[in-house]
Amino acid sequence: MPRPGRNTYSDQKPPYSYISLTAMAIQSCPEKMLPLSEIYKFIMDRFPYYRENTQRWQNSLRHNLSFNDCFIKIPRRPEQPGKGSFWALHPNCGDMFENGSFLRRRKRFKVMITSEHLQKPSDAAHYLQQQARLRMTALGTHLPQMTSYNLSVSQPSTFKHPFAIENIIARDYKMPGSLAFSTMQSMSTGYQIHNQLTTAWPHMYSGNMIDAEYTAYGVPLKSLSHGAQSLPAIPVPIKPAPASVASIPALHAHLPAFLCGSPQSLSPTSPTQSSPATPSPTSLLHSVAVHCQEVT
DNA sequence: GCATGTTTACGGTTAT
DNA sequence: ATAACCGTAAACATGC
Repeated sequence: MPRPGRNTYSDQKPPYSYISLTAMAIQSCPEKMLPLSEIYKFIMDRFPYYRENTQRWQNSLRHNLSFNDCFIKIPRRPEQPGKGSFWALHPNCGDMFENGSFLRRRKRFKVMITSEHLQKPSDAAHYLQQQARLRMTALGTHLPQMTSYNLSVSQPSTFKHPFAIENIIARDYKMPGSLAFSTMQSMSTGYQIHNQLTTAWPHMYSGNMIDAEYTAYGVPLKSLSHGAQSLPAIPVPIKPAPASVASIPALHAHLPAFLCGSPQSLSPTSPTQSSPATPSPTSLLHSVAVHCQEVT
């Protein structure tokens, strides 16, 4: 449960486990894979609590990355210079948080021997890297340097993964006249989200003060507890059919639906910008492609 | 030296 | 009550 006590929310520990936080970070970027440093950055940008005691929580986070099968280490390729490997979510770990709790998973994800594919982390890593390359190829660019993360803010499908960043913060971007992170200090915006938070965590959000940082997390609680949680977090089958890996190009069919972020409005430090609730796939792809060119 | 990554250990919390 | 999960600390290895 969230830790009550502090007067302000901004320095309060977020109600998410390290696994959740890491999953959020990974889900937030189009490639669905991030280096450790970017995971750190994502968390610190959004959760002021983690701007302190970095040694402590980062050690814990690294421990989680190594210890939990739901995270896969993906080696860098020669065209991807940088320190450390990329980290991705295992394709089969989509329903870890089926009960909607971000504090405690329903069960620990373990790589099952029963699956024909993606048994070994190396298999999944290869598979995921292929996916990332395909995504970038479809966008007319190559794998990014991970200088910034993007958020997929909407998609034609109604599915939103429980701890996908779409669910954590997307509602802010979907609001008419929605505000970007830098202006999430807005009390009017925060008020609506605050009401939801007080419903879920009354002991935590019962004060009059509305935390500007926390409002940015705007968790759509209904989707957390009643959504299609059993669906995959990423556009791949949870249990791929034998042919699925071989037919990876079929993922192109998912791209317009999935890579639909407006990255410029999603950077925590970017200026205020609203994004259309239902942008066309074409415009979405274009915006992503433009962004990818900017970061490369 | 530092960042990254792995592993073990232990105590607290939560679900069953 | 107990197992499972979580957070933390720490030791150690590796690569730059």
